[in-house]
Amino acid sequence: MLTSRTEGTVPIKYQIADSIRTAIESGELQPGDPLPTVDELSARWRCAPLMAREAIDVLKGEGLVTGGRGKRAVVRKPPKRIRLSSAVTQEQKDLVLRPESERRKRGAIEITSDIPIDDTTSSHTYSIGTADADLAEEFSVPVGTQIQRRIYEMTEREGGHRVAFSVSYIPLAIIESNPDLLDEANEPWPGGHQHQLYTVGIEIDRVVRSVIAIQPTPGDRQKWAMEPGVPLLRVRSRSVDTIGRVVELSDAAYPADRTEITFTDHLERWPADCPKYDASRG
Amino acid sequence: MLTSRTEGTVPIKYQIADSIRTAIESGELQPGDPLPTVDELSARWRCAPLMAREAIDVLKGEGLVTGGRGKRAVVRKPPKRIRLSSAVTQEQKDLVLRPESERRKRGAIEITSDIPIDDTTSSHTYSIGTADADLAEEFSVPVGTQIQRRIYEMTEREGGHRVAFSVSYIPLAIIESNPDLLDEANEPWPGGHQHQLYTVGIEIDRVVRSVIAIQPTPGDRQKWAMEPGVPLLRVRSRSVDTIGRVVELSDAAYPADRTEITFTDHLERWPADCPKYDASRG
DNA sequence: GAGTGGTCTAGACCACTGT
DNA sequence: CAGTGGTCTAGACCACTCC
Repeated sequence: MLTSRTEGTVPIKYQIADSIRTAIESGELQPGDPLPTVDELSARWRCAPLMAREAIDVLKGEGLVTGGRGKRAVVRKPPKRIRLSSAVTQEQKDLVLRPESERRKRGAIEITSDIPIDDTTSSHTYSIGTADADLAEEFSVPVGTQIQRRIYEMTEREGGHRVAFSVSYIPLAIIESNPDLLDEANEPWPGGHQHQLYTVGIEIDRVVRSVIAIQPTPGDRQKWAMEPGVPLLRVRSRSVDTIGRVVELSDAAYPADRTEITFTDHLERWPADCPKYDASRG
Repeated sequence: MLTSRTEGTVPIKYQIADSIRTAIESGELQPGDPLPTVDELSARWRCAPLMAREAIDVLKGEGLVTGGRGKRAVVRKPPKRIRLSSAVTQEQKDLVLRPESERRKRGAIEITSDIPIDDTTSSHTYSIGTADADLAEEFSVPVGTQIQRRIYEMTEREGGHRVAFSVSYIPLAIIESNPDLLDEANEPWPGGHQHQLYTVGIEIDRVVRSVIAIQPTPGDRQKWAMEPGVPLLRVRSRSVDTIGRVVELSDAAYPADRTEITFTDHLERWPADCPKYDASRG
């Protein structure tokens, strides 16, 4: 027998979830506050405990609430996002023409993070593979073309969770004229890929980036120690040289609750003799 | 009594979800294919139907599977993302100095979408409000300062779901010298905000954008007709004038399964007399 | 109307947290 | 240890789709 629900239209789990969400949004429940227990909710709404639990599950899926076994569910603190700026690319380019001592001071990949650098471990993996359909299209080369791949991963020393990750590709044909670039012993290369390309006479004219957001796979979530309900930002950067070739491509990922990515578009200035606005002419 | 589970470590719902996910990733289950029914799964895994359903719920939360009441759950087709390019800002700037007839041809906000323009409705809402803490900080003005607000929304004619949405702000003090800009009858202004600002003698030097991804609220999901497991991309754009003031700010949102945002960073060229690489010196 | 998924109950047992 | 959340069963009824 069903209980004496007067209204059967909106499932009770969503009614419960909505009421808690409203309490959070109105500030009645502050970040860090514990939610009512499953038993309290099921008593208050006169439903089975399972339905109260599912209501809390809904909120966890929305990223509003965290909790674990045995611990009370609590309102999640609004995420602090670290600003990543695309301006570092220009800084890296400026660095290319500086002496090696200066280049060595900077890491291969510029990631600012909350975690002190001493508490992290970085790994660089170098390998040579072949272009799949995706890479072949990006580089305008045939499928199967040889491509250098570098994987960069930074993890917390304690817990081993990722704090940074990227994969970078350069077609072998572009850099094989400098044998030093093919020797794994030289990894990580000081000055990054812009300096690598400089050694074979290539200057980067622009970087084209595309940003998407996806739901992480369970594997992703585990590697990054991400909570449910947090998307993953994926950024693909293509370095284009002065003759318009894509000479390097990198894929990076960032947990969306810790990251804000900023881009600046500089616009061309109007000519000095540009007309002033005349209201009568529009 | 519990069934004869030999392994109790991984909850059965995740075991079921993992096995289906593997089948999807390996191509054994193709996009559009129906999943096994709840009854089939519960029989195969010797568990209660509820657990099989929860396994499918997990996959829906990950955005891998769609389904509805009475319909079989099916593997979701990989999303087609529309590329939005930040280059339209330069195009809009170029348009500012063109005659009004030309400016009228272009919409106030450039959004390319799959949906034919005849099947959509656009609404422009104009109002004057005051700066909250967030806007006050962005514009470097006191809280409470008067600010013009324009809300742009594009919806499908059938179904009424959002296809595009943005809110744009301009401090009143910046534009009050041109009374035409304060008259709602002139909305939407042909040529967009860059032309509006041009009429009061302001030229935009650059646009600074920040991108974050969030999990949509149920309200968002309903307005955009988004499926569970799809994040929302939020882009805040700040138009900065030639003397470094933020003169306009806009917040836009895009469902992440339909959107890829591209940005281009043009780098400064090295001087013509820049040194060539010398391997012996590094 | 048969098939199927969505909601719901009323329990049970297990795992973890904190006192 | 009690409290709490997480998993799970074995049913029931309802809503929707497709034939």
